[in-house]
Amino acid sequence: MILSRTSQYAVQALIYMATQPADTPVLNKDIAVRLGVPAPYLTKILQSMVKGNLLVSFRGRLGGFQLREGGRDISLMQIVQLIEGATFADNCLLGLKKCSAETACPLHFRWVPVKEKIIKLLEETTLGKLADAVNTGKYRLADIPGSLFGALAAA
Amino acid sequence: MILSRTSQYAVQALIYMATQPADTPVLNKDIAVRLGVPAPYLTKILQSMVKGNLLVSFRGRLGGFQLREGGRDISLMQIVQLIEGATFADNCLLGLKKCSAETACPLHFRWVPVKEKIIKLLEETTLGKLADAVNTGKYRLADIPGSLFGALAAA
DNA sequence: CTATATGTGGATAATGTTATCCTATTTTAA
DNA sequence: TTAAAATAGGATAACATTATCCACATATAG
Repeated sequence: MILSRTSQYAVQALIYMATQPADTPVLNKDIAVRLGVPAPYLTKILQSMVKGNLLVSFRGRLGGFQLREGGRDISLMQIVQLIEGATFADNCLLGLKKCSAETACPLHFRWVPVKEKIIKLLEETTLGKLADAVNTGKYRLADIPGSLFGALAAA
Repeated sequence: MILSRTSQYAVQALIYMATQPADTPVLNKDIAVRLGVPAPYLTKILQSMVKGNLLVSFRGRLGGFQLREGGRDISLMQIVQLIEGATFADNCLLGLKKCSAETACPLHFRWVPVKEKIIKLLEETTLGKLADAVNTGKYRLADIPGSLFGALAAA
């Protein structure tokens, strides 16, 4: 598995938020229900994304979470690095702490070009692109059957 | 991280075994020392690979573990699937249980070609190729400094 | 001002992964 | 026959990740 469950939840949640009207906060509770993710756990994740400046939050009635200004341009890489750490991109397949062109594991030179593809994908894929895809109604964000095909699935 | 720690240990151990003479069993203890891996844990891993027919084991004095016949042709994919399960190759980036061309997550069609590269790498890379690489002395199998450059590092 | 609805933050629990330990059982050498 | 060296297998512990709960602060509507 490439991404931790936490990262998966984070990405799902942010894509979902990007499909919603940008001017009103989205409720943690709503996201949790739509994605079938445990609400209290999602809370923690969203809060860490507030600290990482990917989201802004509002307390009290009519509160909730919003993508930061220009949120559609947030890349998956930014989300994943926020959660898994900045070293996410330089992992060795065999788990060596030091693995570079100088001191390489025997897989290093085979792995590097593949890893670059992964990184490119994560860097080039933004919330905006994914939200647009979801809004076509052709994709689903969660295993919840029937729900979440398109942003207006609940309408 | 792509591979679990357990898979990483397994791959390291089997590569190491492939660098050793094929006609004498290798000791769990020796592998553990060479790789800096906890010996009792490695035992469990090697035993599961015996059950999966990647290794054969011999008890008692002069016992140990050996690659099965034709062990040099074992691919990383075989090792990883044995440990992480056969569904390893069809994971969804977002973690959806069902994610295919028919019911796809919004990342699916971006992810598939990248995933294919990963699978190709794991399938095409065999213990023989990796052992040969290690035997050139240019690569290391573990973080242990100085040791394990080449199969004869301890000589 | 009060009730309600929200996020905040800390503590705690449940689960899964990784690691250890102990007691067999098997095999060989002497 | 015995001692030593190895794997086998079950039980348990340590640790990290995932998940839950509760008391609190904040904001809005009425």
